[in-house]
Amino acid sequence: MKSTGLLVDCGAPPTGDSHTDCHKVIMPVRDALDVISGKWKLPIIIAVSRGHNRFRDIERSIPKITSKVLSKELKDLETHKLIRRTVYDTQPVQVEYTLTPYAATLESVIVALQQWGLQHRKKILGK
Amino acid sequence: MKSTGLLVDCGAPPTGDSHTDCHKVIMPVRDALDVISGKWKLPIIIAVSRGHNRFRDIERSIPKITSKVLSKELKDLETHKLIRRTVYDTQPVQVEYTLTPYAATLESVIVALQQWGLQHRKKILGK
DNA sequence: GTAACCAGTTTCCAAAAGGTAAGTGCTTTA
DNA sequence: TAAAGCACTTACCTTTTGGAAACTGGTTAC
Repeated sequence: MKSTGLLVDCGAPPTGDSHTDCHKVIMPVRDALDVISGKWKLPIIIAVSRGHNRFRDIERSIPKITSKVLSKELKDLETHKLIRRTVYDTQPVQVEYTLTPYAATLESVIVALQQWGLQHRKKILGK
Repeated sequence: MKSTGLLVDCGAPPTGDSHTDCHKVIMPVRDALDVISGKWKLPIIIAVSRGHNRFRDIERSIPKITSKVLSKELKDLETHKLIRRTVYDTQPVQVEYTLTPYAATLESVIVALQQWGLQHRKKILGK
């Protein structure tokens, strides 16, 4: 999903619509998806929140991610103020990724997705 | 996000990892994202749940969606047993899209995303 | 002194997602 | 009888996403 700005342009709601509450749900959901959808963003946030704070550590903790993709996604997450990148002036330099307090607000989203994903897997495997 | 099967192959978790609980979160989240991520799936589910049941009606209720994309996404959602397509044997044929009971289980995910999206928009617009 | 680790970047490419525009076959409305 | 609506499909194209592999420039461990 392309992010032209920081929020989604949903256009004007159709006029004369008897279901305008529909847009009151769709618009915020699209704003949220714009930030967190895609294959890697939430997995990265989860990994960092679980104590994987170094680049190679995050990379190893997320199956099949490549360094190129990780590098790009970390930059996106920084732009959205969800992850902070700290460089320590050591020899050699150490780089640490941490969640911002703002990222903690995603907890309920992650929990909802985790629980739905768990029951979905059970359903598909034919519990 | 490509869906080769119905569930994500996350590979084996790294061995000797002190943060294995990380995978217990990442895997179900990726299973869930595999079904619902992308720009249109949740907006379509929301629209249908709000009483937009005909093709053109859904199309009009979601800003900027095109009939090509809507057609494709509806098929995906049918495959995932989230939407049911019913054809009425009238002249001309009427087609109705409804949510399956299973789709109702996504309610908590939608609510979590809606609320996060709402506060995110407020934050970005500099409340 | 060479192999390995760190934190990435670069290049090249394929696949997936999404947009534009037009068209199809049917029916209903003005 | 022409215009418009319904439920789509098709062809073509651009953008986005993702993957493989090599490489950089440093440091540390053996």
